[in-house]
Amino acid sequence: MAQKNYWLVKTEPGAFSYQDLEKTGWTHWDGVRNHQAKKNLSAMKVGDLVLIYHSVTSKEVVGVGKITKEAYPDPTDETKKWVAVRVEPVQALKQPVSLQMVKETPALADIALVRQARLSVMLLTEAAFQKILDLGKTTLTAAVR
DNA sequence: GCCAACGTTGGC
DNA sequence: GCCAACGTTGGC
Repeated sequence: MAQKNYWLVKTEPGAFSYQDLEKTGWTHWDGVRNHQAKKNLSAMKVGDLVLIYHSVTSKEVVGVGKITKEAYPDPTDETKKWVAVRVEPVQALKQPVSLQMVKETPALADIALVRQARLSVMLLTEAAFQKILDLGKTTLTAAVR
């Protein structure tokens, strides 16, 4: 397989949580209305891994998902300008990684989650992705890695 | 094309 | 509930 990319996406758990994703099995990752976030969505490839972050109420990374369909028109967007991707759950983190932990970790202090608080879809380096898994005491199975 | 006003997001 | 950051809108 081609080189994977690693992403982090935000969701408000009151609207749609990682647990909801596990229940439904997959979702359109839609509703993104920001050009930089759209650019990131458009760059996602099938097999890329995404960390799922709960904003507002819990402020922690809670799970890992994978992209199963690349960017297509956002079904919630009547103007057809915006895109969505299909995401399926991979596994929940054994221990959620709080925003505070991310900020207190030197290797992560510079990621977009911290630097650019309002961006909802961002690229992570493989090292940053792995570091968050480590903090979450989580190892991915070889099949998804 | 600049920039003030305003709206939204999201941390605190 | 407040406010900083930042994107968008609209007057000039």
